[in-house]
Amino acid sequence: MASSTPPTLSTAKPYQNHHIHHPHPHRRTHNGHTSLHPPPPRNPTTTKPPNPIPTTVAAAPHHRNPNFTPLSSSKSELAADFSGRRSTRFVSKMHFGRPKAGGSVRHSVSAEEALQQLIRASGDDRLVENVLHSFQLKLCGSDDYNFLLRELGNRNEWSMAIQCFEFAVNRERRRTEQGKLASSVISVLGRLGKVELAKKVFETAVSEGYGNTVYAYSALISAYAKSGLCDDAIKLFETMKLSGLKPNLVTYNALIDACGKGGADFKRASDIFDDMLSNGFQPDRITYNSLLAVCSGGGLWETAMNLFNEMCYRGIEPDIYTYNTLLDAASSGGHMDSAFQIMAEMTAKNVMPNEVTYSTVIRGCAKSGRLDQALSLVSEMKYANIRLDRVSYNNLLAIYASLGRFDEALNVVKEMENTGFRKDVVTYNALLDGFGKQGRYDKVKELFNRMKNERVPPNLLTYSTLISVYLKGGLYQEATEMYKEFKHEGLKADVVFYSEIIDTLCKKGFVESSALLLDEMTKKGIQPNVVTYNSIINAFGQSGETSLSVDDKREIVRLGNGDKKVDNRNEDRIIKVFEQLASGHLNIGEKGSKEIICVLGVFRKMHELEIKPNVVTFSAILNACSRCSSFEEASLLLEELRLFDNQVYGVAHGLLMGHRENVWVHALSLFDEVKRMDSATASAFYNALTDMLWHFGQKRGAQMVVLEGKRRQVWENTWSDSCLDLHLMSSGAARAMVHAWLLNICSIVYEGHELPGLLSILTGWGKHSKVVGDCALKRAIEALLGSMGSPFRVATSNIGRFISPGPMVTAWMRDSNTPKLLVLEDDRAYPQTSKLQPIIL
DNA sequence: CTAGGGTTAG
Repeated sequence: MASSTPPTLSTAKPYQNHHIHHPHPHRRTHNGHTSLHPPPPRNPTTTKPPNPIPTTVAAAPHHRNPNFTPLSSSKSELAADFSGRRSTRFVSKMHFGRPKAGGSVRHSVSAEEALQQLIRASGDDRLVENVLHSFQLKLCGSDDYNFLLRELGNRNEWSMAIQCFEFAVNRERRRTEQGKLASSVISVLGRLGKVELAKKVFETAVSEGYGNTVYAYSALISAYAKSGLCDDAIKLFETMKLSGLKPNLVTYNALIDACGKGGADFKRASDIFDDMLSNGFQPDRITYNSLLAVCSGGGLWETAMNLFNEMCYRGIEPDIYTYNTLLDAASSGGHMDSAFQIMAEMTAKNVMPNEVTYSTVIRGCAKSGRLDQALSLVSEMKYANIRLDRVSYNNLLAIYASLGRFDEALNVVKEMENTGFRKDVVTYNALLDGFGKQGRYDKVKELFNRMKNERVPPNLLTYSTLISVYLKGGLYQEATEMYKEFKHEGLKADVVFYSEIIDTLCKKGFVESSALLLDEMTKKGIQPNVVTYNSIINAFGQSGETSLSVDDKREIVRLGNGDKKVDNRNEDRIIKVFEQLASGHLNIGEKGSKEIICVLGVFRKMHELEIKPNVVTFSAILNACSRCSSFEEASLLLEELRLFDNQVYGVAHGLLMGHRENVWVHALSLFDEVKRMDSATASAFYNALTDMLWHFGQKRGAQMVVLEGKRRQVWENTWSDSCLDLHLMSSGAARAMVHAWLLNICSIVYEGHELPGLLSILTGWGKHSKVVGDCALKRAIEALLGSMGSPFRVATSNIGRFISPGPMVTAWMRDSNTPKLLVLEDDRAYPQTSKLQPIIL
């Protein structure tokens, strides 16, 4: 493979993503409606956390401010490709059957009586028919029937609702009344997740001539939304326009809602928003709330904030939904400081936090490791007399279980049961996962049995959890049993189910088997996604005895390309693989050389399948680069990857080559994009990039990257004059950072200032080690500090901390050799720049 | 027409 070889990928336009020069990439016009300037530019170098609270809420409500763009395009495409959604699956977020409150009392007393009798007749179609007949004359018009439909829906009586609808519509002559009934039942079915039935009703209604209304269309769009079927919703919307119907505000809102629930890119939602504006509709609170939900689903915290400010600017008062959605965007992105600010703000504005608010923020705290804050929020919640509901309890016990704090988890379960909530499948899954991760297989088996005894049926997630727990623990017999039971129950595997198994097999070194499963899932019509591929790419970047042999890698690429000869239609490869594992007949890939062409093959395959790589892919690739046998191989790999995405790989390649002066401006734009992402995503990016640079001796480049990350607050609270916190950093990033920090200390000393009494460097346990006590980061830092002859020593009280008295550091700094040791250089620089030029901090 | 929960990559 030579770098001069043209890419075999004809469709890939080299440098196609080269949009980083545009001074205003966001600006555009839309259908002649000249829009607006981007929101006031934020200074990317600001060190202050962004203030989510609008500074000016003054303003004329419906007055268009020409300086304010609907955020719509305030986002370039990189982040969309690269942000890495929290989940690649959305259906799990569906909460069907949320009751709909009735509006004004327009129905008659008879309707209430009819409802009672219907409920009693539930399950018996003839009885239901009789009740309907007996009330036929007493019920007046669509108001009464709509009441019935809605209430039946609230009781999950969808079948009766359909029966009731058919009864009513057959006895109604007026088209408009028939249309109202249809919209009503479509909406009811949609809320219950019966989208196919809703569609059937809609189609019948259209063909019978009473369904061609904006209400029926909106109701079905909303039904699609609730099932996450964003594409169908948009298609229906187009059909509606073609048939000459004009959408109204509710239609637009439902459509934007569909984008959020269906996990669409923000771009799609903002296009709809623009379309809505250009058709003369003013967005209302629900429009903004729905748009905010799109942001929170897509991890777009800054966009969410801009939207929030924009809606305030337009004079739309945020309500509890607005705040809770905004909090979700902040919390899920790890911006907990902002989340607390928002909570304080909403209280001050008298929008009181409720159980949704709390469970959102508590979850965010737990996710970002702020356990204390999570628990104190629970107390605060109880103190404020907000009762924990099912979600809050499950949330809380999952936090304990995931930390292995089982007594506390089980106490929460008790409290939950005392409050009147039975354990549900979510409760059990959390407990199983927690015990499983700690290797408490006895408890896992016991819990699983209890679950069945209590008639809580295990679901896909239960089995998926159990199978991977057993696989990870090497209990292959049990894993096989679970899989057989799973199939016996008639449950359907999905992409997550396969991905988890594939990942586990890769991590254990059974790469050939995971390639078999990759092939099988595709044959079953389950498309692998970016997560599936990232697991595989990660296997290339992993070190140690489980790394792949060349044959393994070839196997992956071959299977990935779909040229599998064997056709075994009815064979279940999962069982085959598990049984082989159980009998010990599978080989672990031997430690072998790194064949970079294989990584490239997998990457190409992703491209062919139109699976967008994200920042985790990038990290995985960079880790693979770091394991290349030579600098040349790594640079070749990046060179090739530039053909897919020059912005990302061009920067990585340029920095690796030492083309710093030319590349840095591009790097800064890339960092700007990364800054839009949630903190975990952003830090992973910086960690991977720095690691690779450090690995190949481009240490000054690594240091520049790390300082840029620090400036942008990628790692929270990284340093002060007395303490350097490295616990969120990879080992390359951490080492580059140690140099930078010590240089800063050095300049303090040489400026004649006194150092603090005690200086410390925190490594924690090392973020990248899932093994407690592994301390890879700590060891790397220990070696570095030792090699420089520094006075830092491991603290006796905390082995993840290095300390030194200030005066000893001062003395060390005054040693004429020390400053030289601290300055980093690149091994390669093109063009050769003057060496030993100290970094300006 | 609008808010929070459990699974996969790092």
